[in-house]
Amino acid sequence: MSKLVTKITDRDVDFGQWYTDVVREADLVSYTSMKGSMVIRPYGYAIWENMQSILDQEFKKTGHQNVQMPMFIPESLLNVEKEHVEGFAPEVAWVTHGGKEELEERMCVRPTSEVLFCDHYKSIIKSYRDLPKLYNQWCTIVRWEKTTRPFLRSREILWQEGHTMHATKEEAREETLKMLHVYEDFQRNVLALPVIVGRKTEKEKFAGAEETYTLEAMMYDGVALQNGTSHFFGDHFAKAFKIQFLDENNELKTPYQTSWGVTTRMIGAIIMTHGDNHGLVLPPNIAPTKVVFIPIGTDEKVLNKVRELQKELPDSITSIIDDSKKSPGFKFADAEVKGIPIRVELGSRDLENDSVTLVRRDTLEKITVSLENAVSEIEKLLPVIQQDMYDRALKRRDSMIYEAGTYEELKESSKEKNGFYKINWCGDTSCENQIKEETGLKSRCIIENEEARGNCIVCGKKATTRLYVGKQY
RNA sequence: CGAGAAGUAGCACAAUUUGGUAGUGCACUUGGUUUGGGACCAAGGGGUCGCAGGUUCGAGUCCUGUCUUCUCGACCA
Repeated sequence: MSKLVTKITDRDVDFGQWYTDVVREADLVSYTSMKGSMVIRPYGYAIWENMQSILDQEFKKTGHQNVQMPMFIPESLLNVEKEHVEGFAPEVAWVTHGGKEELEERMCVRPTSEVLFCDHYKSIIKSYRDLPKLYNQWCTIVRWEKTTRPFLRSREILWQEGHTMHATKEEAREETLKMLHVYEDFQRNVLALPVIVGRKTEKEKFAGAEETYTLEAMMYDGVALQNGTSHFFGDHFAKAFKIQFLDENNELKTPYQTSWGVTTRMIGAIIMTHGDNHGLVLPPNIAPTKVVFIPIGTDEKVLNKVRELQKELPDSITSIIDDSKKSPGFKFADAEVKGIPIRVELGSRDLENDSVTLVRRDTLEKITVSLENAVSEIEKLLPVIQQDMYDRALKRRDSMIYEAGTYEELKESSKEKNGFYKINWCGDTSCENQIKEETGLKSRCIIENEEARGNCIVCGKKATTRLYVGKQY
């Protein structure tokens, strides 16, 4: 031993560089020559596949069906709903040629698929018996972002978008919140992310939506990451697209619509919430590999025992044996940078003592257990790691939520420390804009379970709303 | 998109000031010895210096443009 090779920048020194280093060293993505387009490598994609399969089951359980829509949107179709076009026009990519021929009508690459779904729903919804329509698609979309970062903001985005149509407003509202809570449960219980869930302000809501709900996660550095949204559209799009159905009384009605989506940005959230200076730390419930066995030395007896232990693990606990020709120290470091929740070290010394060493990735704590109990200890330890990771993230987040009683306080404090600030607000967009301009803080979401008392910290008028504000990625 | 910085092997860098056609460490390959925190010895392979133009007898080095990355801002479900 041992020069400590420091390939990862200290996260308290330069958090941005730390993030880039972890993404690279953990083999999650690779840059390409195209700005904002990344290769998601097998280890990164395996995390996404786990997210996909868990969420997909939840979508199906709640009655949704998967479909696949076209990736191109003719300009005239995009233009049908006015607010929507205005919101997305600055960031769409256009296709103007087919081969050498210039197209009569240019097409954009979908930045989101509301209009495609509406166009389709128009042709299949005729009767109340056709409702609700509960569709979802897994696909990529394109948004021409100016600043890009792996997972957090890319031009090509891998995601899931649900689009539903309902006979009544109440039912559509219920759907919006139902899916919001599917996301919330997933992010809390599987990703160990203590997200704040709430409604966006008028200024921040989705282009064309009546209400937008968001999941706001706080990263290690106190900066917010919007980690999923669920929208209630009312009947704006349906009216614009002239979607109508006959109800039980033979009356012509307009249906109500929702959409909701999450992206691979969730991988970025995991990295920036749980990662440390050794690299990635994955919550057991999402880790592609939950346990790595590292045999020490070349003794056949050791290797056989390791294989035996692996066989005893239930299938649900995915594991690998690292029997490569690297030194043990290298393997330890590698398992750490990849964030594998439990490392099992076994050498002839352990074998003599009838013991084995378990190492928790989240705390790096070494635990010696008897060989006999190894498997049951691993089974017990995984949920403990999962819970501890959530608790630590929650504690850190709560320690960075502040109350700003006055505007001066908000300005001063936010200069010094990142985090979420709770404020009293009159509800006017102009005050929201002023905060953004003068402090760089944007509204995260409305705090729905707290009552506003006193006055708006900006204009001094009577406050109507409690609001989280903070910097965002 | 604006301001700043940077692009030399898979990664991190040196050589740029004073132009003379590339070097180090890690990684990689082969053989051997090793194995409880990123092993050691030996022999190898890999780059024409982000890309395009210009100046020059000669450009990694100087000039212009352009692309990409990072930081800050603007923009951004």
